[in-house]
Amino acid sequence: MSKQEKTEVLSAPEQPRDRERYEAQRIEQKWFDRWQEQPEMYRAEPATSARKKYYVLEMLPYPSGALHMGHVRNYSIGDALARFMWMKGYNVLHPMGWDAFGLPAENAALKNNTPPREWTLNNVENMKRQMKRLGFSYDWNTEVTTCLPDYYRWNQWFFLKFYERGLAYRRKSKVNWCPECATVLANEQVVNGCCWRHEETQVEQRDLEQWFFRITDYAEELLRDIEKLEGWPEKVRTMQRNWIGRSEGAQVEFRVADSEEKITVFTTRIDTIFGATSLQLAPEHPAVSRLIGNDPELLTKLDAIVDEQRRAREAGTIGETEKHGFFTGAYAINPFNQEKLPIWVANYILMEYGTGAIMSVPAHDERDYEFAKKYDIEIRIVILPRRHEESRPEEATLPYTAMDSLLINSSEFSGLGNQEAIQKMTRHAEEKGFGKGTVTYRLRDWGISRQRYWGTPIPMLYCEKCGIVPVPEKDLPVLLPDNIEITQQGGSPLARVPEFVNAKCPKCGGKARRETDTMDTFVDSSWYFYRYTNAKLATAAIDSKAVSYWFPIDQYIGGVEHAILHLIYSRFWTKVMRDLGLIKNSEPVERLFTQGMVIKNGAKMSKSKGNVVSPDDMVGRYGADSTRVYALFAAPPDRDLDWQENGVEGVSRFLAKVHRLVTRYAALQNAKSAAGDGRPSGRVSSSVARDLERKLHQTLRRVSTDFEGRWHFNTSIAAIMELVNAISAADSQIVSGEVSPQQVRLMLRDLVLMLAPFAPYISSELWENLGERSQLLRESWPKFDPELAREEEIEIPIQINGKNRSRIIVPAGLPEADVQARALADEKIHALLEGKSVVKVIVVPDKLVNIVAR
RNA sequence: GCGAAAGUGGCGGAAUUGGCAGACGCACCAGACUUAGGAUCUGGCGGGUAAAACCGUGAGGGUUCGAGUCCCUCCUUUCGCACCA
Repeated sequence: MSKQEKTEVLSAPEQPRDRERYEAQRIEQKWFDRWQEQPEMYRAEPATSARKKYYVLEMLPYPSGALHMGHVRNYSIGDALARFMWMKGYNVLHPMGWDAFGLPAENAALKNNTPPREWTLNNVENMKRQMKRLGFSYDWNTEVTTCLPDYYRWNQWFFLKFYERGLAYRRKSKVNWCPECATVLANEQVVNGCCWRHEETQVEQRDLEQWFFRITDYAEELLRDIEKLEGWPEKVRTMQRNWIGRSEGAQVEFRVADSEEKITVFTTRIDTIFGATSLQLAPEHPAVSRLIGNDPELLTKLDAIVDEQRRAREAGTIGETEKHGFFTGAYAINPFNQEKLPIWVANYILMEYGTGAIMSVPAHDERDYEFAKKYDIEIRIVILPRRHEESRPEEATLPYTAMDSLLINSSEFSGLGNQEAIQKMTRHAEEKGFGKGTVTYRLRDWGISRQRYWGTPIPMLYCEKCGIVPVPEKDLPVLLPDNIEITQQGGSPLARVPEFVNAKCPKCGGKARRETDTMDTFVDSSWYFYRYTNAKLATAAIDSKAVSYWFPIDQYIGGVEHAILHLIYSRFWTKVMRDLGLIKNSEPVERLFTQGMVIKNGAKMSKSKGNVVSPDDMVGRYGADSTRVYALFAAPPDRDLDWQENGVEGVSRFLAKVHRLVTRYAALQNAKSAAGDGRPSGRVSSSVARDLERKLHQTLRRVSTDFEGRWHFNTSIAAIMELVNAISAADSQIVSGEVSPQQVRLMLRDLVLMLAPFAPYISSELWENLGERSQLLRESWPKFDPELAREEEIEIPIQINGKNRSRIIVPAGLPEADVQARALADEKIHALLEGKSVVKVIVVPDKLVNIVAR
């Protein structure tokens, strides 16, 4: 049976013209149906495979209801890469899952009276349908849904392991509380001091008992290992460094005069301690109340500062408020010189950083300077620039903070360079027992308790006799009850389910109360990518063997908004898993890529702006291929992308052109081979044929190097468009047979192969039209031949004094001297140089000639 | 305030190392084919000119035979951090 006959069996009685028409919906539906019948198609080989592995991962979405364009862009990048790596012969793991716990499900439940579970799983179904329709090559056998017990039970298991190691602990802490929602809010859900859902409602700070993970134990390693993350964007590495915020310094203990009280300050500049002229405490510092006693005036002032700080913190304006404070009436003794320093309370001191107390050195710290100026506190200069004879700091140059300076007025330390002084003075403090060198981090322990329903129950019990008791491993999972009424009442919803709350103590058998808080959803996403490697494993959280084959993740792709939280938690979790002996790697992700946002009319897509473009709409109108190709073509993937619908239309026209060409020439060839005509000569003969061959190999080169290097898929696609334009321009030579049918065929094959990572539907269709029956995904990526890609003749400009004056055509690689001779011999140039003297001729081989003349 | 990235036609963007600025696409204009066109094909398309010259990559300086690209000063936009002691 000839190929032509086959085609006709498949697509019934069509006219040739019709067959060339690109019907995206029909083609996509056809392949969609076929792919549905092959669920194993995107399945990776098992971890025992000898093939080189490649793990490409896109950040799993929250099942909010429907995909948005940001998702489509993210997954189009990942899918192009996954398909490319498959074609390069790698064993590719390309999974997808759902970050399915979280507050929106509860809000939706309130609004529509749908249980969170049902709402979430419906959304999952819909979004999975969208992903499949878009043709993303996910292996759905490894799907992970975090709200299902077979996943979250391992969150609970990890929690127990953390608890055993002292990495999970409970303490009282401040939380954001929305009185309207009657729940705790995450920091991200507080917008300008108000609840994100109730924009009029001020968020309150409440003290609650909370569970924490001791991420600060890993602060040092998390910081150090950032150096190893060479495949991460520098921006993300910097953000993580700042977030951890390591600073080296010393703690110094000050006695309070006429009291038992001692106040420890943290400073990075112990070298300036002789310049300290007061102590400043955070308003919430525990010593404050003891120092001011019940002086009503001071108490009022204190309350005002506490209040002000809280509001500034909520509004995000902390740092902008004018500095002020009050004198407590008490004095502290500087342990270095026994001087009495007044103790103040100041609004610019934060309880959560360092020790919540500082020594104030107005001469050498901007903030202290501002404060001292306001309250007329003494300003004492104790360091000077090294060449201080010439530049003794005047009042106007204060505060003077340079690290390269000399100490003065500092007793026996005077004359030391300040680096040396820091060391000596720290040692002095240690020897005398009133201080020590120490390191402080900005990073706080990770508070994971949420007073919400839709999350992983924390597997802990409170026994009247035994206190805090972990749920035994064998009793996991602690199931989230289904039959719960979501209301706006206060407290954890689970606390209102007696069957859940009331339990037996596993230690003494007595009455116990279950923990009713659930875990932060960032717990779910901290380790999900390990689960993908053996998602159905029932006996353990992860399959260590599979993990050691697949990890680290070769390429992780997602939005930059996760640069800190998700990615730092994931790194932390990995290190803990390593210390638990579960895995060998210390970092989860080898290379990270952060794609730009999708915007429309210059603004981020949002419902309130009314500029949302729905993927379903795009797919319905132009097809998945056009939507995907446009998402990659409109901008380089790391930059923001401005969505323009007629751009999608342009891409669709391009695909239609490809479809027309390939289908037409495939039919032509079939006709020729049926007629025994057009047997290839094997050699490319005509110049048009040679030009096409060169263009093909240049295109292959550009697309291949873009995949391996810069990921500028916009230029890859532009290159393919150029190739298609070139083929189309050679139409008459192709039809006439001047370009051999064999060459045309090979060229079309390569064209389709190059398009395959970007536009899987049309590529599969055209592959079939070319008479191929193999699975496109497993075809090997075409190699380019540098010899064939080489230009033979190059047109180069000739400049006189940097201005283009003529052009000549020279053979590629012509020696400089010959190029120069030809340039000078050029008629136009010759005429223009009349009466001038040539000073110098610069020849850039294969690029240009510049004649410097006077 | 600190840090990072970016600024190129009417628009999205190209120019990987200092070497023809504006690839590719959109929009627009003219034409061809057509009963029809939101299909397809051909040509044009930074400003300027009859054509040239000339001008042109946020602004101003500099280095160089040559600068979108390197250096200095400044402006604008976006993002991140922000009383971190």
